[in-house]
Amino acid sequence: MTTELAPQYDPKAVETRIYAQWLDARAFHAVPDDRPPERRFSIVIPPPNVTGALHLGHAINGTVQDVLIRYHRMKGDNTLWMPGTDHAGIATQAVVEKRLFEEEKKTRHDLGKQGLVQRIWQWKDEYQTRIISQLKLIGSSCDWDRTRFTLDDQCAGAVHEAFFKLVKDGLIFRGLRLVNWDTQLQTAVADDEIYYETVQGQLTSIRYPVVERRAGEPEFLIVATTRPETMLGDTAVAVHPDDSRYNKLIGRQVMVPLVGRKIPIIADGLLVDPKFGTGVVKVTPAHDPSDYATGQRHGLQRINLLTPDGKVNGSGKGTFGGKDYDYTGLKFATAARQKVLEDLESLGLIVEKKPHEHEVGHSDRSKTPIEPYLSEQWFVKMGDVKGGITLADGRKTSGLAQAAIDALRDGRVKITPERYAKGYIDWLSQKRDWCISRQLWWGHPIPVWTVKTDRPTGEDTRKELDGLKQAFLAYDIALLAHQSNFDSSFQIAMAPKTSAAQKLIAEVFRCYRQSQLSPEDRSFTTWHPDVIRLVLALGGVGAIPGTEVLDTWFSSALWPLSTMGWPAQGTSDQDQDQLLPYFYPTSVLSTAREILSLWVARMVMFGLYLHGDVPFKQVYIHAVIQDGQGRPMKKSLGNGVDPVDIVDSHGADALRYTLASMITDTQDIRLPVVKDKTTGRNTSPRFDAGRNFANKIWNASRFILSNTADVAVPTTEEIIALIPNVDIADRWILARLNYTVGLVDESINYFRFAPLAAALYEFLWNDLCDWYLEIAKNRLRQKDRVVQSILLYCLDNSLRLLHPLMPFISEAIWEKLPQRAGPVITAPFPRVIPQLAAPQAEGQLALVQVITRKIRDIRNQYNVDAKKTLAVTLQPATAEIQLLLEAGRGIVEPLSGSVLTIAVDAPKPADAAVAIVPDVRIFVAGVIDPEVEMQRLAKRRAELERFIAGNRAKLANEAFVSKAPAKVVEGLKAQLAEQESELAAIAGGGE
RNA sequence: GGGCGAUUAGCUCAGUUGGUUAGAGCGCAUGCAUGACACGCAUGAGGUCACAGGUUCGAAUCCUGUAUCGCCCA
Repeated sequence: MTTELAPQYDPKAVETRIYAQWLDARAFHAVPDDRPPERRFSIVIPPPNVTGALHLGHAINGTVQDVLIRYHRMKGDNTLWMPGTDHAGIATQAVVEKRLFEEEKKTRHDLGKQGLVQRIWQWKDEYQTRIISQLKLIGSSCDWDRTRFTLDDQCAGAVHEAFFKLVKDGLIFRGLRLVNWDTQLQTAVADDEIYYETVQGQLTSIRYPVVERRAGEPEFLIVATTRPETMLGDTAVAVHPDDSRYNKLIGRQVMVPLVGRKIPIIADGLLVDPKFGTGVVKVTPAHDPSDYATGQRHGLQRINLLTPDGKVNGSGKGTFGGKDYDYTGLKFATAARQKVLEDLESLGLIVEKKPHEHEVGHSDRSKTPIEPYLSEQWFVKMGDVKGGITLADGRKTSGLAQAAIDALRDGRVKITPERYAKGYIDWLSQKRDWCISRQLWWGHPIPVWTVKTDRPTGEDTRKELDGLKQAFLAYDIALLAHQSNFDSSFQIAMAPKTSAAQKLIAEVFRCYRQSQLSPEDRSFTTWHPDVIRLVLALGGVGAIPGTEVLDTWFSSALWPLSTMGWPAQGTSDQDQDQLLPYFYPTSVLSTAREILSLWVARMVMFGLYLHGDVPFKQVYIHAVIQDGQGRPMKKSLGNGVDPVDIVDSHGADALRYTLASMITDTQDIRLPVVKDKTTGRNTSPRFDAGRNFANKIWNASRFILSNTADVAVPTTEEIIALIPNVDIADRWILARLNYTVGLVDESINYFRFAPLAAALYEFLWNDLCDWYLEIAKNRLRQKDRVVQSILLYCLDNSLRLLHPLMPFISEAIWEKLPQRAGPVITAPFPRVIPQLAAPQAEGQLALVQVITRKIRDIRNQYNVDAKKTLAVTLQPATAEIQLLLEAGRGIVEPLSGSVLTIAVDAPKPADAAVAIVPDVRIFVAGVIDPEVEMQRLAKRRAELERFIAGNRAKLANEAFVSKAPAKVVEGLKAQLAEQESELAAIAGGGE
């Protein structure tokens, strides 16, 4: 008996080699073939941000997706896992800028656009490589040949196409809106990129003189504010319409101190809470969201005070009380605030200053306070539009958001767990327009050029524009022109009419995107001649490329389409061109809940609008990992666990198994985090469970393989043929295996990953190792062919069952199996075999197990030496039971270290310890210690008396007996009878 | 402020449509170098199922309320 396997599983010795083998075999690569749609399975990965390395959340999602992918691959489906990464616009630019400053004390302006963008590409290359290698380390079986990046040329093509179509359908517009402005990065940021911090501020009460005051009227209205500097932009003060203190003043005016502007006193019941403060509120529509809304309601003037870098612009000055005040150039929320307060103070206009705690929004990227900022931005119209819109499949719908709501409502998209559907619907139902422009350097340039006209718009410019459109037909480009609402200019988008034109436009934007040259400097030397021609033509008519980029989520929303090659239509023989019709819609999207609206909803929307079908049929929302105290894992808390460290210390399979075992239906997973004493890295003792399980699998396999040399792995047919010749243990383990196959199928199909891990564990550890291997040992010494065959059959099937969750160890052991045909990664997944079910054998073995345990218990209670063989008498209640016990003799004797005497009328040995199970009395001779035995029995007796009393009470209850189902009542009666008989036996000392 | 979730053994969690004595892993206790494994084996101890009401013959499970913690959206 030679064994090639080491006594401990060493993941490091196999993982790299096995992953390389899978790659060599091209086992992850999916190619469209003639399998029907129901035999195809595809997933697009939620592209990790190239901002940084992967964390445990990614490892969870990677495990979930890989389990699904490997399972379906083994099931025989044509299976594609599409990998890739996200350029993560603002986040990536911010980390690169931060590092630039930390390491070189330089800002982006020192490098210029071209220089910075080059740095970011370097960063991207570095992190994309790292992210992909991390995904490989945890075993992800992605189709790496198809790896995409949201900023690569193929994705850019999808972005342009989508943008053109939206413009053409009137679903993109430019608007002046209040946006969240990051004054350091100088860009608009999305709501989700803001976090709130409680700041100790000050509530200042300021006097505003009433204009043309009449007798009996107050000289001043007093307003309270935490942001006194914004008063420079006040365009009204508001009071509650029902507030008797002020409602006579409605329609009159106050003067804003310092700037000397006369502004109206308006009535607004929404903005003003008469009980808060003085009941008078200053209104600054350009600098506060609720003031902005008030301004909309009352048609107020909006005065922007801010420069993009957070200073006061030229509007921040005026004359008051014959004196000039000028705040231009001061930092808005700091220096200007200070100066405003000083000036008010010297004018005696401050009534009160008191400390005030309030929430201030900060940019998640630059960590600086957010300013509401009135600016022109691009938007996608989410709401209903007049006449509705037409989706790509020809269906009509009222608007983009509505299309995505309908898809969920009518079940084309399902969300698991279902409770998350509400959040998706609620968010979409707001139908808030989506701000898609960002004033960044890293991202997809907004594919729009601006043509300025010197004249007021009118017939002349109309003609000019028509000329322009004519000129571009020569390039097979249609121009979509929109007249600006804000100045004398047109915004034009170029819609390619042919694929050559499409390539040409894509190339233009590629040059901008990669900043091989900045568009400003106009040195085209390295550009393709066609590109130069087009850019010159645009320049010839005075068209200027925009400098803004698109919100990252715009390209993310296209991910299932762009990765599959959209807008290609599957018309060519090219492999890439065939993907979309073959694998779209994808089967499952697995992701975290916080991007359900920002990402998932938008993908559905674009999928329907641009391609006429949902991007995925099923959305699985996985739980979020937290530390042992229920806090999210955060860099700043230092409580994160690096999955690579766990692969290093415990192995990838241990990581995957442990994570899966924690994925229950709840929304959070707690993982106690500790510092590893030797490495100093964060880890968790929980991962030991996975490592121990892997080791158990390894050793069980080692044992089986070393005892089955020269035996072939039987087929299922051979095993079924063997059934008439097997004993109860054989029958039992086959039934357990078969049952486990069903559980595994069900668990994976319903995204129940903890039950999946538990099913594998229970079969392999509890059933196979603890019982069947121990039972088999004697028979193996006699080279029993039946037991050898069954062991190999169990091993073969176990490895297949394990593979989706624990791919490395299953493949490593599979290699050692005789007569295997190819690797386990492509082996067929086990199926439930009705002939293997054996409920009777399961019941029989349960009795054998409980008797074994009772004898072991007595052994332990009496401290019997392990080597001592005990004489045990079993007294079955019936002759049938006696036969059954005889069949189990070969199991009970070796496993309990006993020699059995089995007979219905066997006498009770003298001085025997007693145990009673249903239908069998057990006497263990020669160990009795009256004292200990008394205690054992007294304890059991007390228990029994309690149970019996409870059950008798229930059965005596007329209502229970008449209303409860007969099955329950019968069950209870049987149980009571057993309990009473056991009690009687104990009372009688087992006689 | 709105929505969602959690609260079960010392810790981390299961517990399918209400039904016989609420389970697992880790930890703990006792014993064990046993021809796969000490990353192991055997056995055991440990629970008023957050709290208060209600529905029901019967509640960890359903309903109402309270408390604590967390997440998402404003």
